[in-house]
Formats: sequence, structure tokens, C-alpha cells
Amino acid sequence: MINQGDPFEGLYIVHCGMLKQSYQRRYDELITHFFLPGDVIGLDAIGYRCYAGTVATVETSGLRLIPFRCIEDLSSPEARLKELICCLSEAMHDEHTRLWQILNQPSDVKVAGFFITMSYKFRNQGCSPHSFRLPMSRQEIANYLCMASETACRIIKRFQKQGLLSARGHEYCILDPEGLTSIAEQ
Amino acid sequence: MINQGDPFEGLYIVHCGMLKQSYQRRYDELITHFFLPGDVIGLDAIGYRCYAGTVATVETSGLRLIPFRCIEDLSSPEARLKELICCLSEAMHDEHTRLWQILNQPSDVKVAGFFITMSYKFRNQGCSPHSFRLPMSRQEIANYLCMASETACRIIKRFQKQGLLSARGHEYCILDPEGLTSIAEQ
DNA sequence: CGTCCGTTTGAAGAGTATCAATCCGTGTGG
DNA sequence: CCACACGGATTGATACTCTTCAAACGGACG
Repeated sequence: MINQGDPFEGLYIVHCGMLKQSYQRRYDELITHFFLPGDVIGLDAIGYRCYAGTVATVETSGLRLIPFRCIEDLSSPEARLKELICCLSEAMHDEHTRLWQILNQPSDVKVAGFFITMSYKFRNQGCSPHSFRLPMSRQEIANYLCMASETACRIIKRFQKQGLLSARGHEYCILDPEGLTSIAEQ
Repeated sequence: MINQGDPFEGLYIVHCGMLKQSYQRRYDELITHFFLPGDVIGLDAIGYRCYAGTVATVETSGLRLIPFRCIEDLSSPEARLKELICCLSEAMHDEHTRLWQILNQPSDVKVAGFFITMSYKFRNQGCSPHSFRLPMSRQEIANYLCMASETACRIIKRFQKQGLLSARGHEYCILDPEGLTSIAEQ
């Protein structure tokens, strides 16, 4: 889809499905974003005129391109530009939240926070916040949360034993939102 | 100066000195930014209309305020808005870089990367990239890099033994830039 | 001189990564 | 229809980095 370093051609709005953005180094990569419907892809590409990471689908997805010239075009209404500015700033803020979620927190807090965040995003889409499907693999979740996939497995299993959630394949049920939240906000 | 949650009043451009932005939780705080001359404070506050973190001086600093109304004012030239958009996007990208620097990397890589980044920033200001003063404490550096202050101490001491840099109080000399870079890019 | 705060140093412990093996579901070819 | 293989998921044992706790040290300042 999009490769890290590709020249910036425009923003993409996600209509359906799920995508991931990853930042590549020598031999490994770090997943920096999961994009759900309503999210904007490419905000971090405007300034340096090239995409900051590789974007790939996690499941079949629908996108809409907003070409670069529409952003750069001086004749576009200023309202749009300001909308974009707010969008950028909010994305930056959300990034801080994620950064905090991950840094300095033990793994179980990170995993709990991940499921709470996902639940919240599905609720915003009008889907059930208690039962949903996450198309990404455990390894991708672990990478996103910066931990070994084995660690993610063990914690998910522990959460199941504690009755906090159930996981069968890619289907997840949040059984105890309060319990998970209390762990995430530890 | 600025407290987390304060209503957004405008952006600040740093003219001289150094400041820090920290994100506060229950009992602890995470330093998310060190602002050097040329940096912009408050980009992450535009969208949600309130400052995302507490900003405080690390040493005496000079700032210039760009009031909110200048940003919101419809009559402002569009060129300025687009400049702001690029600024936001670049800041977001730089944030990714920092996020990567910290996540998943052993402590010595983080510390080496920190000094390389600082050296680079001083060079951009026209100061010596080999010898400079960092007004922040070791504890603040450690917090910024998400590690215990003792760990930061030990690594700085090890770097000194290896002849990579020298540190006397807040004065630092980069003795072996290539050596540090090779550790940082590990 | 004594106190305070930041720095440094040491020893112990917790948490997580790593490695290795096994399990499981899916798809493939005979 | 049934082995078989493959990738992901799971589980266990081990090693290691880093944090934590505790204490000593140093300079700044009243």
C-alpha cells in the first residue's frame, strides 16, 4: 500500500476494515498505529513530504484518498485547513496518550489498556464494546505494545483465568470492563 | 508557566534557554519534551483547546507568545496556516522518532541517542556540538528516557570510562561521536 | 559546621526477553 | 478422506537487564 519513505501523495480516510502503520529499521519493525474507520492516514507525512512508515492492511479495508493538491491548494477554504490543524493536534495528543500507556508501565497494564482502548474505539463506531473481532495477530498486538509475543499470550491467558475477558482466536469478549480499567489505570 | 489542562491561549516560540514539558498522572510524571531555542510549545494543545502537559523552565528562558486568535483568525494569510500544518506534522514525525528511540531499546542505546540528539540540536543552534551544557538534572534526563536515575548514572559513568564522553556536573563533552552514534544506532 | 538535595555506588529482587518445545487450526497434496 | 506440513499460539525453563532499596558521597547554602 504505502511504503516508508514514499513521496507524500495525500491523506487517506479509513472507511472500513483495519490497517497498521509500522516503522522499519534494520531488521525489525515497530507497529506505531492501528487505523480503524474514521482514522486519518498520513498526517505525519505532510511536513517532510514523505510517508513516515509502511502502511498495510490487517484485513480488507476501504479508503478514500484526499490528494495532496487539495491540501496545498491555496484556493481551498480556510475552514478545511483549520480542521486539518485540529486533526493534527489531536492526533499528536493521542500519540502522547499512547506513549504514556506503553512507557514505564508493566506489561499487564499495557495489555489491559489496549483492550480498553479498542473497546472504546468500537463503541465510537457504533459496534459492541463488549464483543468484537481484532483481525491482527497476537504477535502484532505484542509488537504494538512493545513486548514479546509470549508475554502478551501469558497476560491474555491470565486475564481469561481471572474472568476479565475471553479470547477465542481473533474474537474477544470484555467480561469485566471495570476490572480491566482498574488494571489499565494502575 | 503552563499547567496541564489550562485553556489554550496560544503557541510559544522558544528564543533562548531550555524548558521541559511533563505529563502528570497520579503521583508521578513523565517528561515528554525538552524545548530548545526554535522549538514551538503548545502544538498538542490546539485540537483539544487545553495544554496537554505542564511546562516549566529548566533554566532561564525567553519566549514569544503567538496568541490563539492569531491562529484562529480567519483573516490571517493562508500561508501561515500551512506553515503551521507542516510544523505540526514535523513535530509528530519527530515524536515518532523519539518514541522509537525509547521503546524496545536497551538503556545504553537510549542514553547514547539522547546525547547524539542533543549534540545535533546544539549544532543547529550554531553552538559547539562537542561541548555543551545541559541544565537539566540526571534525574530529569532519566525520566525523559524512561529509566531509573541510577541506571542513567551508571551508563554515563560507563561511557566516561570508555572514553566516549566526559561529564562534569552539567557540562558534557562528546569525545567520540562515532562511538556514541554506533551505540545509538544499534 | 550541619543540612539538604542531587549524585554515585552496591546488593538484592522483580519482570521480561529469550530459547526451545509443543500444541493447535488451517490448508495442501496424495 | 486422510496424513502432512505450515504458521501462529501456547507453555515452560533460563538468563539477563533493569528497578528497587539502602547507604555513602559531594557540593551548595544558611
